[in-house]
Amino acid sequence: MRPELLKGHLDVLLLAIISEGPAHGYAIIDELRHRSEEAFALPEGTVYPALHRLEEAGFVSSTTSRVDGRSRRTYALTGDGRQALAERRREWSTFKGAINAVLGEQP
Amino acid sequence: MRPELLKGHLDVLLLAIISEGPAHGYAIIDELRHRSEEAFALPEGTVYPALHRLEEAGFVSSTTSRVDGRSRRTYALTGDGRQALAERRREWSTFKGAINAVLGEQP
DNA sequence: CCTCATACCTAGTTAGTCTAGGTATTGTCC
DNA sequence: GGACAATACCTAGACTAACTAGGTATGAGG
Repeated sequence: MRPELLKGHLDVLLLAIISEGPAHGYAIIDELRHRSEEAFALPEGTVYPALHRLEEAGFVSSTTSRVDGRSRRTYALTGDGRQALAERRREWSTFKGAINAVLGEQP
Repeated sequence: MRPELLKGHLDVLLLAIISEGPAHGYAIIDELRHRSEEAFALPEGTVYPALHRLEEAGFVSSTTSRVDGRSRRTYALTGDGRQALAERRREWSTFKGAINAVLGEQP
């Protein structure tokens, strides 16, 4: 799948996963790959900066810890993040409907 | 709707509309806006270059004419374009399914 | 010891949409 | 007649977000 397709859609995926419970970057990458059945096998260079942007925007907060000797940054959804997720879900719904309408597919 | 969302998805929309019969740029913009119920109200600066890329890629061919004193460039789908459209439709289907799977929505 | 998996990071590239301008014709309203 | 909207095309440069390709470090298995 061409990488451009994901542009602008990654945030809602990350927020959705984090909304189900705090998670760290590497685990989020795994989760994305599995749930999408390998469709979203994203490089770290895509996901880490995206998480940083979400934190910058105040949609997630992070805490660092050490697990089995490895440093780990765990993300949790903020109140603003929950709002943003709801809005991004609606946005996805609109986008999907609009594309389907143009392609003449049933919703 | 944020403009980034469209990235990589415009081609399939243009190919789908042109596949229903030859059309010119301005009419395609109108058609997109109406079918998507204003969700895709795209500026000319988005659509014209996209059509040029599709022609460059060999997916559409164009002929110029003059209608009511105005010059007009009409696009038609090529054989390669028909193949590309089929592939892009499958790609959209995969993408949509993958996002829905991550968001936990029913297809 | 070497490789793989885990776990984080960032600078620079790339690609595609948008902004903001341009040209030209026709029709409408005052 | 003059201003303006609608039709119809075009392009250079800005912007943004995902990717490439590198880096660091630990632990486990062969």
